[in-house]
Amino acid sequence: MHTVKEVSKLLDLTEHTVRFYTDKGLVPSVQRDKNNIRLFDEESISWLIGVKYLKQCGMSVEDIKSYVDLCLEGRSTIHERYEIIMKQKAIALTQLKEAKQRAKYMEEKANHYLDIINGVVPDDTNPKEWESINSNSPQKKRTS
Amino acid sequence: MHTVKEVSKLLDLTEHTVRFYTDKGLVPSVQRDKNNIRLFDEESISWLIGVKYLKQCGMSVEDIKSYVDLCLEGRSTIHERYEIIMKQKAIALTQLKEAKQRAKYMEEKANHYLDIINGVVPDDTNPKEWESINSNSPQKKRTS
DNA sequence: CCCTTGCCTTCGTGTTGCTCGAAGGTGATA
DNA sequence: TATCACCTTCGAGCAACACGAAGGCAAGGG
Repeated sequence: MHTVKEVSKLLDLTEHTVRFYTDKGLVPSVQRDKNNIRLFDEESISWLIGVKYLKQCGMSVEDIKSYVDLCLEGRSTIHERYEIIMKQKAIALTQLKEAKQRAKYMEEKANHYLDIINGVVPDDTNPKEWESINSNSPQKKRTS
Repeated sequence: MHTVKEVSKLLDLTEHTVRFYTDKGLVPSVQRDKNNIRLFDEESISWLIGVKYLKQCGMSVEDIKSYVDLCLEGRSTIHERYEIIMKQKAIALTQLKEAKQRAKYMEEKANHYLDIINGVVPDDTNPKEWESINSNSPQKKRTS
């Protein structure tokens, strides 16, 4: 059995957030002891992990709550739940692509700065800051 | 030259968000025409792409503003900017890992549901919903 | 010439999801 | 007994949009 503090560390959430989620009913298996303290067992932690991932997919707390309720209703809602997860899966894959782009962008940017620092790039005092970095817009030659 | 609507489509941001960012000074190169309409050239779009990525790394609008201002100050701030980007790069890499985990989780979940739907998994009416899915917590054998 | 369409503008309020701090209870240790 | 180190609830505050109202400008059609 684990306390709020423990699971917050384990899942890298703030204690506030963990309480917030449990209070909203997103972790149905969480119990209280005689002193009214939230106690998380392994199942609760599993729920919380799922909630965290769904949240990261961009689902609202309200929608996650609906999904959790569907889970609690049992087998009869299995198709509905499948559709939801398939949707979130698609979103997760899109996010994965974006994350790759983002990481690539930051790396190129860092390398660009490093080149300037090391004097590899000729003195570029007038800062066309964002030039020659992104692949999305056609490059424009500087006249100077 | 592009309007708010055009760049919002191009970068997959809402028009509200594009206006919000420009009004906050995150896109310094954006101009207005005689009718006070925001006009984005290629440079503005490049800025906006950078802003978008920094935002996705979790930087606050305020911090991005500070960074943009550093950019505008020119070469003298290059080391400071380099540090910032290195930090965001590290964050981006962490996000990439998380995105992979998330995508994997959703895929396993979807497959699990599919197994249930197809009757591959023996009738599991009592829903230990989150079991045998996540790799983070030690598995507990069901007694039933 | 006017009117509709469709874009743009500003402004001000609403929403979500935390985030923080206050105020206080419990229980083990010095 | 007192001081930790936890836990609790509650309520206010905040960032980053999201949205809608109200209105301006320009082009095209009747």
